[in-house]
Amino acid sequence: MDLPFDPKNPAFEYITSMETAQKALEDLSAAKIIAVDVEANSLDPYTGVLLLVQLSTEAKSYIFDARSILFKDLPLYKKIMEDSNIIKLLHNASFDYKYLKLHTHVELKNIFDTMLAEGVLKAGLGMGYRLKDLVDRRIQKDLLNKDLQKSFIDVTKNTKITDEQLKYAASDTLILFPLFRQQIEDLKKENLQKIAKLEFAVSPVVAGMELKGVFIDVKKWRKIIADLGEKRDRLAIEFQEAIRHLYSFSQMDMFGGMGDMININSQVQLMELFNNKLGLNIPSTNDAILNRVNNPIVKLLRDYRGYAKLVSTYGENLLQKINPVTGRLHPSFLQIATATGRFACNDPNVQNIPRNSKEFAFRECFNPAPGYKIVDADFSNFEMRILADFSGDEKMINALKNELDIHSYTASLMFDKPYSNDFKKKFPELRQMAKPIGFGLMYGMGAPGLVGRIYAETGKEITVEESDQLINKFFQSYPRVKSFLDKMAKNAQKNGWSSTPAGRKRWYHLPDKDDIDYRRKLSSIGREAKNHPIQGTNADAIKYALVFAHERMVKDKIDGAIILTVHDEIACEVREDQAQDFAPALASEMVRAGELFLKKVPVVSQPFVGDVWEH
DNA sequence: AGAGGTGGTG
DNA sequence: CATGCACCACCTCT
Repeated sequence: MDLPFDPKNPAFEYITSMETAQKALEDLSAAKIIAVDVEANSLDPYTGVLLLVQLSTEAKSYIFDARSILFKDLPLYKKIMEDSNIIKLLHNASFDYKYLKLHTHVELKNIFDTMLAEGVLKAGLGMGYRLKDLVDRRIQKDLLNKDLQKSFIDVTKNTKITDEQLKYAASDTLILFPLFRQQIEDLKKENLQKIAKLEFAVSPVVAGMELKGVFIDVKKWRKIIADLGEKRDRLAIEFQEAIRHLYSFSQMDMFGGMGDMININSQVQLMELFNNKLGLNIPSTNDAILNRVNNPIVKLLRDYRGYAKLVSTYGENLLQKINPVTGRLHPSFLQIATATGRFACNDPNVQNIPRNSKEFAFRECFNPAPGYKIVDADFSNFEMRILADFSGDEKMINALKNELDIHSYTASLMFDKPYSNDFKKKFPELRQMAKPIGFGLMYGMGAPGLVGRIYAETGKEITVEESDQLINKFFQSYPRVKSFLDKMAKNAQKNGWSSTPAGRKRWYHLPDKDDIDYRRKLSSIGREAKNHPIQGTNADAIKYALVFAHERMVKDKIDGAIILTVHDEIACEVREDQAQDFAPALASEMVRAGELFLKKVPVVSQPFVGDVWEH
């Protein structure tokens, strides 16, 4: 394909004086589309130095040396960056957005992000979305050389930028134009413009959320993990004591202390212990298996693991991620890491911090800054509402319309008992059975899976046949739910993709007919496709809600920021005196987002105000 | 370094 | 036929 530039010799101008900067900006202000990229010496905008800001037309890249250019003295710079009529073309815009906001005090407007675009175009296919991946796939293999990317780590305030580095910086923006033209066509062809626009609108909100970060009470956190660590250590010793007699040798250190018999964390050694020494005959050591084994050693291991998990995953490692400049955690919210459209999160992952319990309350350590409150809202039973709405099942819709307790109502239908407001009290065990069925079937669960779920939930051991009958009962109660889910599975198995009503698509690798795993892979696609419109619509709604909530904050002049999102939840930090008013506003913006997709079932969002995360 | 097992969340 | 969706972090083992 024809490239608009020679990658060995890209057209660029290196700008180090205010006079040439002004001239460059005048040239740029005539462009309809500007590619934007920055080079910095760190991934962290708080500790890093902004080195280069590349602003490019399709013909030429203007490379501003941010160490000598004072952007604040160039009003045209801010005007261009915040001009909604000029498209800003970026790859992974949220990274550049953060640097530009923090170091040059502009907020990019009208973003087209080639990384996000690729994400919506290739969801589910397991492809990389790095710039190099896109260029390799779409333009030419190995055209883009990213070796120089790391070279900027060593650049400081006074280091000279090499010609090679400038060529690299220029190429990174110039290459975005051909990618953009291809993706625009692909987005049209797949009818994904609307979802791409949504993702582009979410990107600055994510950048803002990542910049703001979240406060964590370190002392309180350390107290929790110290307590859990002690419990873990005691259980480890007890475990070794309990198995000592099974081992012929007894290790002793030089002071007479008893050594460990096995490495308690080694799955291989545990299997040897359980199957060869104890004759338990178990296929694996995961908790779903171990919880059915009545054995004191197994019990010790399960308890140990509970604490060991918490200490290792949520211990000191997490605190090390506190930013030295802000004193807060700044997790990354990954906008397109999942096949369904949901966010993922890392460094640290705050989407799997354990729920508060009597024994430990990690989420209570997430607090607002002094003078602020946490304002949080989440969708109630949202996925169940989506299922009811999309399937059109009358009984499920009416139950939700009438605000019945949905799991009690399901149990009343399945087990032929009258529904009442105190059903939960009168038939707790029936409700307990119905709950995992409702959730499980949304994910395409089968009878054997349900046996395990019911056991974990209720401690009741049922047969696969009984499980099968329960599933049938559920589907007889909600017949349209079954036909809806089956249709989703069938379509995906035929077409190789599924979509949410908002238009978000997910692709599947359809297996060849002669594939050894043909049936297994096809079943898997069926289950994924049953779940996709449900989980994906939840994701669509929360992404709209993030944009709406952010706009609302600006409109209502709220002193605050969005700090977290966890799938069906948005948490904000808001100045004390505004928190009570903003809480219902946040909930209503979430409802407005949800109502874009649910037409037959009400959307409910529950707001909370407090000094800790979680209510 | 990468795979596999395990387990935390929605 | 195989048998629950979506993730990320930590651990061991190769």
